Amino acid sequence: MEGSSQFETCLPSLFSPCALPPPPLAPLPNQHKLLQMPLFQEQGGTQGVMLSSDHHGGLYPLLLPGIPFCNSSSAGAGEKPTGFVVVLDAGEAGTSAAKAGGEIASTAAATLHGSSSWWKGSAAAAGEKGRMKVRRKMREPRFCFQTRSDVDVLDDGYKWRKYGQKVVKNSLHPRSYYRCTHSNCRVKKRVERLSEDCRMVITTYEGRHTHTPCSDDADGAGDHTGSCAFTSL
DNA sequence: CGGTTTTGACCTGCGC
DNA sequence: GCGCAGGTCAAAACCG
Repeated sequence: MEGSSQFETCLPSLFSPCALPPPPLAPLPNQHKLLQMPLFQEQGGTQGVMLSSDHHGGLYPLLLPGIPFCNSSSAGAGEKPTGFVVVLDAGEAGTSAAKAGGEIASTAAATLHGSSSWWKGSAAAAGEKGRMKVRRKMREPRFCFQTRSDVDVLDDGYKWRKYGQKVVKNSLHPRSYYRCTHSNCRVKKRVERLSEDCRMVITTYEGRHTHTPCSDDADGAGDHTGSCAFTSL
């Protein structure tokens, strides 16, 4: 897979600021931030290594049993999502990444570095409809991952509603913007395809779900925030 | 008829 | 200060 290798090549440059410290093996307190999560897709299963960081720059490798999504249509067709996951802290992890170079990097970095205004929607959604009057750099967890899929929207158990689509520079394919349809849940995700390989889908999640995937339509789900990998962010 | 998607306009941040 | 690019809004269209 050329796309995956390309992306992997970009990882060190993407995360050079946070990849330097030796990773102390330690349990992961809730307040620790997730910085990166290369995902290694083996045949028949998804497993990833999540590196988490505390506020002092230490990295904490974690083993993920799996990523809570699957491709509803392609999975049924026997095609599994392949690629890797990049988990970003909502801080300045993407700052240097945008300058890292490389097309994949630029794509991912654009996704990540799009953070220049990623918080706008949250601020606007939190406030009145008044065109983002209040601007505050609210920091929300986000991560992106690349998968090989024929469909844009991966079935991650949540229900998404598309609210925008934009043609981005240096990309042949438009970027789609989705929002979680659950009330009081402002999680967003962006979906775009690689220009080099239209089957490679880059999905970026922003925010934290306030509900469980299966209780998406059950409003009284409450906050079982520890029940899935997304909410664990 | 209600929910979702489409799409053009608008707004903001950033780079030059 | 200006232009560009990205992100969001909102009305209209579409669909089940």
